[in-house]
Amino acid sequence: MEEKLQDYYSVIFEPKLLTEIIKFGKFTTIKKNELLIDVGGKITHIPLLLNGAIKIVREAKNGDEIVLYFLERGDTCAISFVNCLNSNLSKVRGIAEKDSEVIFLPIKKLEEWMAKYKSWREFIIDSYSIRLDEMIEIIDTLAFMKMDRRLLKYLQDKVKIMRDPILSVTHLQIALDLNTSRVVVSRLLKQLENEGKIKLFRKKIEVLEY
DNA sequence: ACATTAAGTGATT
DNA sequence: AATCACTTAATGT
Repeated sequence: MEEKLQDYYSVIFEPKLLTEIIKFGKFTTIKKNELLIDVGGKITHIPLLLNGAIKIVREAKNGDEIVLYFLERGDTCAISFVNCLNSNLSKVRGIAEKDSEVIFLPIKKLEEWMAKYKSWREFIIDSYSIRLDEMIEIIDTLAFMKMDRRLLKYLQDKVKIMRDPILSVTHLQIALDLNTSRVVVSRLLKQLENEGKIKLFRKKIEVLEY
């Protein structure tokens, strides 16, 4: 755990903070599709991603859900950190998109570190502002982009996250992530294939442009 | 061989 | 873009 932490975070965190993280953080391995945080769940720890990817999903009361964004190595859910300073309930769901390694940090410590470490303050503020930018982008995507462009963006984002141009996803899963119907996804995918942007296989999609 | 799941299609709203 | 009602294709048992 320590080496991995050094690898990604020694540049941004001061040494004293790193030792505290090692001391108080709980290192965990998470398998694909495992649930990290559920809607309404109390948050006592904030994850710091060492590697892998987490899918953040918003769920409506009627069960509709939509993918907001992905967390990658070096990311943390600053939204939930700030969120949990007020209420301790999560407004989103986090699912492992692939096998991931995470350090869980207790919220109490995080608050303490805010006062103690400049690098930690900067880290939280930075990731909060990055997240906010992403949220704006999501609003644009949802409000102004047609399904076909949303779909392409989804695929391209996923390729970046998975670091593999060949995605193992079914049309149905995509439809659920985008909150649309499978039929629509199938048709649009075919359209994208005809445009030469992707190649379709059974349970697999190769993204040619990203 | 049969059942199940993934994907394709036409028609309708 | 969504839904319906199929069809076809691939996979699992």
